[in-house]
Amino acid sequence: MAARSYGQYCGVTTAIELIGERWALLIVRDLLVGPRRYSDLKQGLARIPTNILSTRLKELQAGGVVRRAPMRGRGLVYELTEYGRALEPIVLALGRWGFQAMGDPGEGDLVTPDSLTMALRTAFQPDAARDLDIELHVGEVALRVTVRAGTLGVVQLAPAAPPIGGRLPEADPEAVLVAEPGIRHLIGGRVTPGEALAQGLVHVTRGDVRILDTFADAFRIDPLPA
Amino acid sequence: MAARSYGQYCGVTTAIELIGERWALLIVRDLLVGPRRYSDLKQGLARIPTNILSTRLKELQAGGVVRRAPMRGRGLVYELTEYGRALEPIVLALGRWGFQAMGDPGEGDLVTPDSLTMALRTAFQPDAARDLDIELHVGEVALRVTVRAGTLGVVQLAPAAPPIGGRLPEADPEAVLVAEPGIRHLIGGRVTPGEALAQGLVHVTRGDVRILDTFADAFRIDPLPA
DNA sequence: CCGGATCCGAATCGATACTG
DNA sequence: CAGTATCGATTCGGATCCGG
Repeated sequence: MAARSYGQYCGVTTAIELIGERWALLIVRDLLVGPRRYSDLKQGLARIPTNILSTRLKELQAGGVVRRAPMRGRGLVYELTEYGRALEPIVLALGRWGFQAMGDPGEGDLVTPDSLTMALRTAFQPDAARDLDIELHVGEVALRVTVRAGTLGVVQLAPAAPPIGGRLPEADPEAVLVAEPGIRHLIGGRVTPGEALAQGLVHVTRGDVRILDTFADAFRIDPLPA
Repeated sequence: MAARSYGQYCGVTTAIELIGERWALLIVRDLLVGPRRYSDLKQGLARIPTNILSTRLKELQAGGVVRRAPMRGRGLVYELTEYGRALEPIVLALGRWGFQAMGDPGEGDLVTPDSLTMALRTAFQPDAARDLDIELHVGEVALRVTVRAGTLGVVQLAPAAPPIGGRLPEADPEAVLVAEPGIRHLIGGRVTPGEALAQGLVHVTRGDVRILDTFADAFRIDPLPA
């Protein structure tokens, strides 16, 4: 038995031995958005030591979670295997669960394009969402967020948009939203769209402010709904 | 910012900082079965160092996941808070995901009453399950497993049954099943009940062998159904 | 026996530098 | 761009010890 094994024969234990090491699930989170190069991952996980990223990618490959693939043109990307993609509902559920415990950001805490993309997926309510096409800014990150027929689309605009991630809509967005960290109180249903505006948690810098109602219906994490 | 923080403002990151440390989620797994004393946890997680158990319990309390409570009579138990119990669907989903990657047990790998109880919950199919009342043995572990009206009940018989866990049915079980690790191929749908019997993956030491059909319908983990 | 605390060697992680 | 090498700082694991 490996020295660092948990020594149990159990599905949960097996899962944790595959994706429980430090940073591993954040790598999976970013790869759920799309294939990424080594340097994309390194940038998206700003504080990961490069040797740890290297080690984790090897472990995730050995575990059948991640695969190396040649990128069209040249270079190579890491992408999730089918088995790795099966983690999506788990990562989304963990994001919802963790959302409940989020306070204000610590100094130095970053929001990255991939983490914000996954946060939107985490909160997305396919049944309640009406059509929507906005530009969303959080700190330096800018995303084009669309909802069409209950399907969420996210395209990363800045910074350093990777070539992968879908195609931009032709038309201009309906509105441009600039969100502060306090936006989580709107997602969490603890303030109304009107209150969020009044408290400066979010600004609508272009378009009709009533877009916030549509936004709040589409993205929602209610307290403890399993 | 804490030195060991991931430095990101994101729900997944927050979740991992709460329950991502080594052993933490296995403590949660065992507490999902019921409140446990310090020594129960130490026995159920045989290879955990006592200082790590102590440290994790403090961290989980600080994170609002676990709470200390006085035990009826005297002594004390650890139990999940409401927030901690909200991890149940996540732990079950992780167990299903990890199940797909389970091979044969390494030497020294243990099956504990709590891990087997959670494994049964992981695989339980409420919609397909017909009524059932059996005794299930895996190694040293013995459980009384009942299904009544689509609801799963598990009572731990051995070894060292804790006082918590529900009440034994009055009558004798319909059958006694003795399972080997290969039982996972039955749960995984890779062999039929008849094949499982023929290959010695499971033995019916009392009662009608046809109980295995009922068992196989009630406990099932299909490959990659998200 | 219960519920830990303490100590110490081994392994891992984090930060930085360096290379094909 | 995609990592490897190195090394000090932390954490983990195993054992022992202690107060009730």
